[in-house]
Amino acid sequence: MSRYFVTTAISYPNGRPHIGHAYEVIATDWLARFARLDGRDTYFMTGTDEHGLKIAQAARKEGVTPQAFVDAMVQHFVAMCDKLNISRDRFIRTTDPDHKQVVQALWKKLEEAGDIYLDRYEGWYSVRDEAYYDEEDLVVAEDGTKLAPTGTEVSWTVEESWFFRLSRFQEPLLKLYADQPEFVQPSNRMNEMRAFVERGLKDLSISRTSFDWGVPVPGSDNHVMYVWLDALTNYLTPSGWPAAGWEAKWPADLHVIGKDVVRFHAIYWPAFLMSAGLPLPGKVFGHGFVLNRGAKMSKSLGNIVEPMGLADSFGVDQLRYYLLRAIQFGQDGEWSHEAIARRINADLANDLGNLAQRTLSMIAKNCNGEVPVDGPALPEDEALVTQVSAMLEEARAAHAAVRPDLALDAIWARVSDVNAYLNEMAPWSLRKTDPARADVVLYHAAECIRRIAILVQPAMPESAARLLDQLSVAETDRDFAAFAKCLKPGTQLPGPQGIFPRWMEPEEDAAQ
RNA sequence: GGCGGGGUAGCUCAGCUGGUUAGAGCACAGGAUUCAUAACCCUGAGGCCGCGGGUUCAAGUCCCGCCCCCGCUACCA
Repeated sequence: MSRYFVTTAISYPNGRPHIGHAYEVIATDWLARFARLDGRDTYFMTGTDEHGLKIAQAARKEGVTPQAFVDAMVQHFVAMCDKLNISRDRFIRTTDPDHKQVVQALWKKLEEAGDIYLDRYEGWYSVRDEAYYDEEDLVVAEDGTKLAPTGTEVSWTVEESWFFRLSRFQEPLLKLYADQPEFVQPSNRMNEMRAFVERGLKDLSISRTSFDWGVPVPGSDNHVMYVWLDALTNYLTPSGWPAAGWEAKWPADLHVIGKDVVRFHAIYWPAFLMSAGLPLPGKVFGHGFVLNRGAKMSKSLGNIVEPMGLADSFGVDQLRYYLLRAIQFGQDGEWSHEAIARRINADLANDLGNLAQRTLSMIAKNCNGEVPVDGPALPEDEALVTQVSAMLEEARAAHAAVRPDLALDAIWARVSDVNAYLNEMAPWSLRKTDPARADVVLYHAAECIRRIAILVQPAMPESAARLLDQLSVAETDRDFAAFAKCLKPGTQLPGPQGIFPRWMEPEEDAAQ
């Protein structure tokens, strides 16, 4: 059985989750659910990156310990996953004990490989911010002192730091990109990474002594590991490496990440793994951002979109569907109230919802509420089934390409086909002239809806399950292996119930 | 500044190595219909294909110049 290990980036919980977090985890959930339904041995991980200066500072501001701070904040991320029906196999936290062990083991391995050495890190440091700043970001005050962008004073500081010999990996990385041009997707990101590496790589400072909220460096107690070495290693943690049997859960097939962290995943992470002699992940996919009416979300603009409330007002599946369908995966996309409302009505209520409703209610009224009798199929019936069947391979191709939007495009094209088929066949008229033929038409429509519902599951698990319930499809016949396993005539159906209600603005609702 | 991508219907986008009247979805208008969630189905309107030159029998598609937008350009993640 082919394995599919997919991850999201781990979120930095210095604030509550916003729609960007929801987007990434929903898209990755789609990938994981799809793989599971396709019979693959799937492992899906998401989680939180809990160390580092910003967490320590945020905790201090609230007067709590960093651990207490993250324990509280992580709740919101877990709650979001629960709310959004995220089928993760593990929610990893970088404060988990097994993670710390793996990171320290990896450190030792890099050290053994001769890729870690002690040196000094120099830069403009702000004691107040506990952070280094680039020369070009500094502003000079009237009295000539240099200030950080935050307005605090900086001074040239030299700090002892461990370094990773990233420079050694320039050629190996370029070879990786040449051998596996799809290692980084979309391709424009690959080009950016290649250009970055071609410019030359400097060694990477991978420890800090200026704060202590992190994983201690083995044998160097005053150092904590620098964020990215700690964070990236989360992907390796569930394998239990270097303990025996780690090969069962490493390497990952796919890291789904935001476009802002592509460099860390496409350059640093493979370099660390190469140094340790470990296999590399199959692919890194950098998705775009969800923009609020075209504007980037930020705390200062006060336009951050919060996912939990959206799931409450529009529905979890509706929110999932919108994010997966309306945004081309890999590009930036737009969020707006109007846009999701349009999608809900056009795609879910009018197209799929209405298709199911009209078909199932005709069956309920005219076929004793049973799957109608199939009969001799006309070319039109066969053409429809052929079209609808092709959808599975189209969806698989979209999954392989990490494009949930394309999979849904393909599925909805079929929804439209089935609606057109019904209009053309007009079973409501046939009922009066040729009832047996009307049954055959309804049978084919219902069968197509079953197939569509099976493929809709990764995007909208709850709604698809309700639809399959209404078709009396057994729980065990809902994976892709059952795709071609047709409805049995005579099966009792529970009777139609609307699955995708139209979206009405609350004030309209109240007025009626 | 350097490197890369892009500017096509109101909106989001397809248009591969140049070749019949430039396409899709949504939104809009009309028609048909009434099985269905005022839905579905059909038809239509809507486009100096960023601007200006050039190559060619023929350019959204190639070449040159210009304008505008976006991404990357290492230690906050």
